[in-house]
Amino acid sequence: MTLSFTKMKPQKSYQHVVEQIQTAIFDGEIPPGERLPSEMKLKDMFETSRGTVREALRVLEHKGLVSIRTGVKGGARVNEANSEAMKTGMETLIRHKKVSLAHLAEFRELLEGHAAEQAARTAGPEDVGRLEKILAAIREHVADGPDNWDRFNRLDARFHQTLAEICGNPLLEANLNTIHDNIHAYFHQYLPFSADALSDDVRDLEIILSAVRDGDAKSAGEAARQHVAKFSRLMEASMPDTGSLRKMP
Amino acid sequence: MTLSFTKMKPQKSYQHVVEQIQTAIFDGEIPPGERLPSEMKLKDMFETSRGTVREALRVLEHKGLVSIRTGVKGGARVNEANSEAMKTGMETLIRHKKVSLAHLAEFRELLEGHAAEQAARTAGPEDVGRLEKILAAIREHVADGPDNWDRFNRLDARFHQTLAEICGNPLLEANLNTIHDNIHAYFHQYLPFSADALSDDVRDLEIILSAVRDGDAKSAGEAARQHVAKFSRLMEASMPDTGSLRKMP
DNA sequence: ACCGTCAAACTGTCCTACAGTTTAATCGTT
DNA sequence: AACGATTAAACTGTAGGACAGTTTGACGGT
Repeated sequence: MTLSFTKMKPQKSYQHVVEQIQTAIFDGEIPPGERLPSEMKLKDMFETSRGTVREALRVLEHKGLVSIRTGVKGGARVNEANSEAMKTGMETLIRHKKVSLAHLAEFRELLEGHAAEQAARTAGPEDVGRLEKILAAIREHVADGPDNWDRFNRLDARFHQTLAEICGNPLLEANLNTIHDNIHAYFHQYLPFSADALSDDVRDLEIILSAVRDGDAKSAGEAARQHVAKFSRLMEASMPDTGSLRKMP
Repeated sequence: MTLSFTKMKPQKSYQHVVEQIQTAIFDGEIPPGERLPSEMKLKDMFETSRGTVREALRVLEHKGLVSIRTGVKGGARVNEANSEAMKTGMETLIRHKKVSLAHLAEFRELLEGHAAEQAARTAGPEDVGRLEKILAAIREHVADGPDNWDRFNRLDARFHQTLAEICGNPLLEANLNTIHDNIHAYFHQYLPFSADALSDDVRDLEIILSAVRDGDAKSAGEAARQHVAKFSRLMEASMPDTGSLRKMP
């Protein structure tokens, strides 16, 4: 028999609390929307101090599992499953490792291309309908007088997000959302907001959509990759320096 | 002018502390390995209470930015940049969203394939040398009497990790590590540990490595994808039920 | 030179107190 | 009866103090 002991490190007691609550959430014992007991009650249930409970809640909050509100009906509420933790985790990585825009773009191109391919394979008519509706909204917004970066960006994000959803892989979806959120800030900062860019974007989306409609995975992937690459190049061109990303606004 | 006010939510004071310390770390004002001031000193510097400081430190610890030790030379030390936060973030996602092994595998195939392609394009002779050394170790270990799942797995992980490193994209690297760590537990649980599987693995790695050596990106990618797909299928075949992942050990 | 022992500098935990915030009930006024 | 203002209650947020537990290094005895 091969012994494989592992280093003994005393578990801090707030960790017990985190793990038990976390497990209860994962197992669905406390469904989304439901309130956890108040800090006082938790303190009694775990037979610990309020401070310890609060440290545990803080961690759960930062994992995106609960949100905490003050006031009489306040306290910790279980959140819907989301990719908050991954998002902030990637953000930390980006800022700490000084990930360059080129790296972000490379990764995005890979995922976005795959997503488009996969979507082309699996999209049903109702999926195509959803995409068409969003694209129509974008078109209308651009024609109307496209004075609003933010709204445009939200719509564009919706399109890409829906594409990811259609693939049916939550990991892919979460990663794309995460990448998008993190790249978004730089769009805002570095992408010149011109009518040209907007209509260019619309044209690209049209190409992708029609490939998805035709179930042509290869073209869809290719179009998506080119689309991403084009806008990344545009951004890089207007960046001041080395390409290392700086502080978020 | 279009006003775009955003919801006013009072910032909790521990957040100020988190942000200031975090920024100092990102900006390199406190280099890796360095100690932060003690809780008492921080409390005085931020003019707040020790509880508040502790909540902030807890968050920073969970973001993987510092590690905290007790004792006289203890306290919070700044960590090397790592992908800890992404890893736990993805783990949370997997367990909360009930991501299936098939989804994990699809994602892994995509990344691993891309990594191999990219590595084939950029690998220099010394990179190839590193891979060869690892592969030799694996071969030796398998021939020697491959009685040790853990060691084998560590070596296999090293190979894939090095491949990712060679690509030079920290995002890709972190994501692959993360995926690998999260899939690893299931390897252990579901992959039958047979001499056949081991030598099969070695053969696959040899194919990948020789494609990388030749700079043949297409073959390298293809080989990596097939390799991942094969082992994923093997695992799925021996899984008891729906394929939804269960609790980690 | 090799043990213990001990003090010092820390984090870990617990307690108490009170301020701030939100909800709902209650009361007073029209 | 309807509606606005006041207040009570149930919470979280912050502060401060106390003591236990852990690690390190220094001191002392053998």
